[in-house]
Amino acid sequence: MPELPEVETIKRELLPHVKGKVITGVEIMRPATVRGMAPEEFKGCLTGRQIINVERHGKYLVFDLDNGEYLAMHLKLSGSLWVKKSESEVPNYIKVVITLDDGEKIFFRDPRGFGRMWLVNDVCEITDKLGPEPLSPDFTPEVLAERLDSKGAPIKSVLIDQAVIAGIGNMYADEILYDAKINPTRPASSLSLAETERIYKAIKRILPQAIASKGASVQDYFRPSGEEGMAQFNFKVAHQRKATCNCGGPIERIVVRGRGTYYCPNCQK
DNA sequence: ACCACAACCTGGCCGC
DNA sequence: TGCGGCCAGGTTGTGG
Repeated sequence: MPELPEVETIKRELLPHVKGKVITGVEIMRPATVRGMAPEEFKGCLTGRQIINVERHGKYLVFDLDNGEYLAMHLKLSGSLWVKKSESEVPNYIKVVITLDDGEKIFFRDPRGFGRMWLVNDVCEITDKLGPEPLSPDFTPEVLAERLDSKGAPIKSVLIDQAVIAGIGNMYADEILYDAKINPTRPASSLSLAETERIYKAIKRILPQAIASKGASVQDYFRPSGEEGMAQFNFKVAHQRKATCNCGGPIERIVVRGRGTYYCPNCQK
């Protein structure tokens, strides 16, 4: 499912196809995917707009339009964006199609139907809800320590709180905590400075490594080309049902604040 | 301010 | 083998 590395990969691979292109048509197969306005109004607002840039904010994908507005998307659990010339090249479950002036089409594919897109006047409407970008130079061990210090909730659920840090979801939180050798149930505020620094280093290692592997194709994530990512082959615990850790002990699955959580009880005491 | 939980959705898994 | 039931997952909204 798309988290920061997957959305970042989509952004990078989509950009050369859409930058500077003009939207010539919008088809909406599933009206509920478009939020905030009626489908016809949404089509009217987008048609004729030039795409200036594509940004990622946390797990949100944002298209900068030439009239100063933004087309925002959230892929949620199963969304992906495919760039093809025609529908026949794309699997089913297409909810929205955006046609560009060079004949290419952006297909919003979303089997589960949780994904959303909407227009915003100011990108702050999205970024105001989000904590710092973990791959930004501004994100330092001190920033992380300060943001964890006041949270009594389990570190696992704090790491996936988008208001604390933007972009980390269920599977990368498990990988980060395994890398840092921290038990996912530990209260965030109970972590020592050394432990927080281990988490910091794990974030700065795991996320770029996953981006380098073009994201993790578990469930319904695909790249805009339709290809799969490879990051899941580096996973040590996430989604590793009935697997064995390098230490020889079993990877276990527990539920933390309602989220399935994989970890090694031996390595993450 | 904090936490818990339902709702959204459907493919895939589990148990019978 | 086939069928029904139910779970996962990010975010929002509601209620305690």
